[in-house]
Amino acid sequence: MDLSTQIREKGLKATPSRLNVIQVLGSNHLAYAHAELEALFSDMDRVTLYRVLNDFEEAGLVHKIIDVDGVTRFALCKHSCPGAHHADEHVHFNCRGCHKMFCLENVPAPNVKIPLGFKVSGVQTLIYGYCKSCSAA
Amino acid sequence: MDLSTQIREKGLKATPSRLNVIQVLGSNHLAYAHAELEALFSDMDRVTLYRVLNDFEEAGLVHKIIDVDGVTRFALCKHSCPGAHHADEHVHFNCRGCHKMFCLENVPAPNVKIPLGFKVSGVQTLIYGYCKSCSAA
DNA sequence: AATGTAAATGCAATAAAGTTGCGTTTGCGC
DNA sequence: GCGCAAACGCAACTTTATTGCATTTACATT
Ligand SMILES: [Mn+2]
Ligand SMILES: [Mn+2]
Ligand SMILES: [Zn+2]
Ligand SMILES: [Zn+2]
Repeated sequence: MDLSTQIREKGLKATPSRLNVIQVLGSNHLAYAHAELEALFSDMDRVTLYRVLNDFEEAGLVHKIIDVDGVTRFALCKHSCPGAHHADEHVHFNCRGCHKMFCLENVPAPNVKIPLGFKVSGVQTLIYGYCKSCSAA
Repeated sequence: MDLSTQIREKGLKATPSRLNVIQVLGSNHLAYAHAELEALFSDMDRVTLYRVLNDFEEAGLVHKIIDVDGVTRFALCKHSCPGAHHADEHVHFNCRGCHKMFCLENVPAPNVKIPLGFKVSGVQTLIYGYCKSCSAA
């Protein structure tokens, strides 16, 4: 199924801005920061980019994660998530060299035993260190 | 050992601002946001508060964590960490009701098996859900 | 106890990140 | 093609964090 259809299926219009963004996000398993996408699409207004990302997240097309430096990042949901409820529980890896954020789709979040009284909704596992290219250098 | 001494042992001066902050952080196992502390010490300049927290973190007196909403929070290191290298690998719980962030000092971070090529420095495990008081209500 | 000095503070300015309002444009169902 | 809700662009504003600099203060030394 092509990108335009994927967007329309979520009740959103397939605009050029949206197509550009979703194409980049789909090109790998990385989570992108607003600033990075802004640099990539210099002709797109920054507010539009904020709105595209928010709309995508609410539609369940992308998920939001905050990296070790507190930077908000967005990555494509591989299995489409129903609405804003992201069943996305995989592990993320944040490189301290290049600052790339990798979605490790195949690594499930470990489940953790926590004290009584706490009601768990979900777990975020964020691993940091150095990616392959950065450990080589 | 008293708070002033603890601060001085890290090569910092035991000022009133610092004593106030460290006293609050030591009063429980919660991680505080800048805004919360600012409200608590209305007479302290906000820049001073930023600097107090940064200095404490670099000294290894507190550790920084980012909550599920991207808000930066600080909590006292129970076992003093050597310099800025925080050996602090416990799990944190973030309540979606009251937004409190609990340091679960006794819950060690699970270790996760990740793909080859990645060099792991550390793991951040952030659990979110509802705390005892918030699940009751 | 007084003094010297590096460290810490307060204030103003600046920067970065995100939000809101509103008039104009455009995707797309008809 | 037409109509209209949705999306966009631009300006203004807010929140969070950083930087520079003059003044004050903790504390080691006399
Ligand atoms: Mn992901
Ligand atoms: Mn903690
Ligand atoms: Zn890297
Ligand atoms: Zn709560």
